[in-house]
Amino acid sequence: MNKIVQTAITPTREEDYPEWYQQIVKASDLAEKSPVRGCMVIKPWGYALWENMVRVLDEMFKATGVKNAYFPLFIPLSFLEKEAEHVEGFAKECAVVTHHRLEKGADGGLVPAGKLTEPLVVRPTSETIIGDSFAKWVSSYRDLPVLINQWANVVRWEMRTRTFLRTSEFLWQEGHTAHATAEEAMERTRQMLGVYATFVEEYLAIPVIQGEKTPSERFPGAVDTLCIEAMMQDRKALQAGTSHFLGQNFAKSSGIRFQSATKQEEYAWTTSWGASTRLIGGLIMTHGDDDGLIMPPRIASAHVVLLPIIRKASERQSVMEYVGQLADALREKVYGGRRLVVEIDDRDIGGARGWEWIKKGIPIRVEIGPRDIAADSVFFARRDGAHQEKQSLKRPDFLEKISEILDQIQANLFARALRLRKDHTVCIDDQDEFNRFFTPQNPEKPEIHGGFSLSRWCGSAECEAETKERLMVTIRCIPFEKGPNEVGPCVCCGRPSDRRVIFAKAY
RNA sequence: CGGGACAUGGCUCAGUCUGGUAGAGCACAGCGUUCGGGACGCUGGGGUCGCAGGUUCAAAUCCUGCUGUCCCGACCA
Repeated sequence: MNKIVQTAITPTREEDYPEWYQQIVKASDLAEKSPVRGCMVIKPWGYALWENMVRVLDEMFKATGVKNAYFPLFIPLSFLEKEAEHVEGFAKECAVVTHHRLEKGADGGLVPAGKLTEPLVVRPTSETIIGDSFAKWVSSYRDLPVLINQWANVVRWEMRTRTFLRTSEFLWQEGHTAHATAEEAMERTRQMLGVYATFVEEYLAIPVIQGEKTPSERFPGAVDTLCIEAMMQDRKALQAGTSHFLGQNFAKSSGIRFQSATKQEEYAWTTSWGASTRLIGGLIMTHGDDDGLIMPPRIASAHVVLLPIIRKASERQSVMEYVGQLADALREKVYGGRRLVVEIDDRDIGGARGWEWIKKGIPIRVEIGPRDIAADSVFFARRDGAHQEKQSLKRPDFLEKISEILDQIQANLFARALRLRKDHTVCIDDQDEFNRFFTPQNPEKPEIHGGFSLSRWCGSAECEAETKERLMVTIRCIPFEKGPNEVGPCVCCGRPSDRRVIFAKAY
């Protein structure tokens, strides 16, 4: 009977990280598999998290002058064909609509009928169709800049999917802007990357490194791609947001032209930038532990769960009344720009009830029983602490300190994640050491190993490709923040270089 | 798209080798006892064994094909 379970999630991160990820998604009630290949059902607990992300990001975008709009899900094939690199980049993963009607087939089933004259591509991204609109909207430099964002779903027919990290359909926002000068467009590209970095660090409590992609890792059709990279607990890198300077590539293919102040006809300079439901995957892999998810308070689906302890039926009414009043008082409080979200769970399912909320990652669990009511105090546990660590506060003190406690959790999660990244970020100059760093002890079932290596790179695509081929390690970014600039050998070919880049295995 | 593993109730799995009418634990529903860290008893509901063929008196079990899932690659947010 004494089944001793040490962790709520099996296996642990250490035992089998990919499997732990699958299990935590299930146990935390964020999402589940759908009948559709590669697509997920985002459940209310997960969607609330997304809604919070949307709300905060949307405000941040608007604060920079961006306005929302919506463009079609379907993109004419001919649009996609306009930009050569773009086609090449996305052609392999496009879902294509070819018919517009279903008819009864011979075997009683439905078969597509009514072939379209031009196939429609389900948007993998919207540069081309938004470019078409921009071309109509822009005729003079006075029309610029155009600053647009859309919240949408996109489809990329992936070969291998992982819930939240890579699904065939996902939710995201894509910002698209057009400017009169390259400088202004480049500035916007950087600005939006900064928005992502601020959002991910301050709300998701995920430390990121801002940098520039190498040419081989650029968005198809971009002149320059900027990104934020985060380290997950298995020490692999996750790209958490990207911002692209598209030069005049899409302006030329879509015909976004304007007359300048000096009466010259010029092509506009465009940018695009996006962040997706993948951020939820990043949040899970940054903060989750072997007991389940841990949600940073500022983005959490809910902040507090109240768990009434009812020993006798006769106590029920008084306990529930007290709990209801505490909930009301908490809901008056504003934290991180929104009112506290409080759940009350009075199900009679024993200790399993508390564990469910641990797995769901709610920041604070409160137990309210007759003893607490008698003392007018609140007995609570923080999700960022050990599950048996609980403290008691007088109710007025709890109400007064709740924001402070949530802030502590938020700060603690960020500090922990930053610590992990620091502990596994190294400067490697020697090639043998580099190889050892990225080679698992057990190649059959690789253990958690490696991390971020700040190593010199000569700048050649060959060295990049060779490293990827040999070790499955790629250059995640060329960080904006320059390290020590002394010249030394490229970690791959030995040619001199003063540029350190982040090498890592990636999602 | 290559290489491997797997597919039996909501979940985890047994049963497959050796063919003979579908099982367990957990979860779920009802009742009672419980409740401050993964409760217990009784009762009950729920599965055309991934799909399609084939062999056979008889298929979860043997054979063929397909589909899906997971892991490892290639590709990508």
